[in-house]
Amino acid sequence: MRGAERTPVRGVPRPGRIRRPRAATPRQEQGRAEILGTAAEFIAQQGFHGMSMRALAAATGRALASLYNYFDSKEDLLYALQSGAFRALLESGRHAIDTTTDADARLYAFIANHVGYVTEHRDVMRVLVHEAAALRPEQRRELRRLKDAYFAQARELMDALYDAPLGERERATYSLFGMINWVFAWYEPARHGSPFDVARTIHRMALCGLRNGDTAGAEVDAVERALRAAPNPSPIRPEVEKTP
Amino acid sequence: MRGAERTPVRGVPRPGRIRRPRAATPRQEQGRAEILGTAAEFIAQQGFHGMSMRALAAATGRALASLYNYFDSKEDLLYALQSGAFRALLESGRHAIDTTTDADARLYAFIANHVGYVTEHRDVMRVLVHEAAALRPEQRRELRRLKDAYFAQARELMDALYDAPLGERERATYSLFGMINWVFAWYEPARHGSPFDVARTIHRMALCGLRNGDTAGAEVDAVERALRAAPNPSPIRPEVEKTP
DNA sequence: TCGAGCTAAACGAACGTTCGTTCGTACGTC
DNA sequence: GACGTACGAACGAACGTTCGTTTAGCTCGA
Repeated sequence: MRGAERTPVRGVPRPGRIRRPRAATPRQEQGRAEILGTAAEFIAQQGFHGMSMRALAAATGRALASLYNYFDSKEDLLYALQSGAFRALLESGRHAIDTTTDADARLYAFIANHVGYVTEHRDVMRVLVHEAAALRPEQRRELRRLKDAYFAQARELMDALYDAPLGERERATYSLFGMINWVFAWYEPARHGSPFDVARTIHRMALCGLRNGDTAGAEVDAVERALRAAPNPSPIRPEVEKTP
Repeated sequence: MRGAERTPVRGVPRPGRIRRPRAATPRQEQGRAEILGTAAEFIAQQGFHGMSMRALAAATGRALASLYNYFDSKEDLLYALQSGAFRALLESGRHAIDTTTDADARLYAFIANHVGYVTEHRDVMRVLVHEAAALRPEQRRELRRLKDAYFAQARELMDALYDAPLGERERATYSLFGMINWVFAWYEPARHGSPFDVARTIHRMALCGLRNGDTAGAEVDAVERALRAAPNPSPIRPEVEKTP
């Protein structure tokens, strides 16, 4: 018996309890949105477990206990944040795609919409990437559902463009997501052009992923052989000097 | 005065104190490596603040206090993990690049090395992406230094290949990092081919990012105008139904 | 125009638990 | 005897959550 106690919850909520119906008045909704926005900043910086309800309450000008008028629990708050963001992405993506029928342009619309979202709501994007393992299974299932639906959008667009082998298309689509998601980690408007410039670069690279591989030459094959022969030498490699 | 107290540390170490010289015997080094490996799993799943020293001790078969024979603090442990991983990446990348002189093949070597590292040390990669804001400024500075050095490797390789405008090359290089970093989020050996297959796909897409944009047609321009006119409709969008 | 009655929201205080860290000590190996 | 490592116990702080009560904003009959 080690590692032990799954879900070592701290505050010990009372066991059986009927919770607030949450009538969703405009007041409620505005309060929830404000709290969620601030929570996104905290979680983006310190991670979910690094954000304390006390700090969140202070930052939103409320007392600690007041937060529980808006969300049942810290976990509930995270779920609301993530599912709301995915729903927004999904819906705006769907809308963007519908602005044209040209296959190339539809892919561009999807990319530009996503990049726009990332640049406008950077903190939220950081939270989405963190892949909350702190949620209950049903909540995680719902998030997975949303994520899959969003991924399916992209895959359909990619599939409509070329008929490369399945594996190749999948790798290219995942790589496309890598590019558009990673934008949150580096993009600065003053240095890297407009979000549309970013979208155009990514669009071009994504299209290339669908062409059957023809660029690989003999040198590339040689490199692969060399790397296969001598795999990564060190797993973590001890640090050399310590910070004082 | 709100938001208040930066760094609300919990354990309050004694203020001035000379710490262990840490002679780095083989015994020590092995213990540190084992603890770091387990810590990577925990942090990857629950985040840095979500991992407790007690759980880490239990998982490595040690008593809680024993961990402090290997690391000065939890923070020190995170720093050792991150800096060690970056150093390993940097070194293996340098080695991989040196296996050839062909510009194309050198880029491929860099990509394949990174993808190989990600697939072999997935948990460590998750930790690196989490971008530890929990560290002290000097530690963060050192990590930034390592990260920049690694990025510079890639940029040199990209610059050697084409002479697209600076902005375009930068966006393409960052997007390349998006692709190779994101691998940790989706790659499954049984479904997505070998790491080298992944590397080849990404290599091809990266090369395309360096070609001056010529694919953009009138339809793409029209889409951009449409998106500019009607920006993202909703920031977070409230969830519709609740999980029971 | 009023004020009684209701409800949602805010609040301070406290709960029990878990946190990171340190202490003093005991066990082994040179 | 000295040193490196292991350990149980304890410290104070911070955690998420709940409680009972007070406040603010509304409806509605008089």
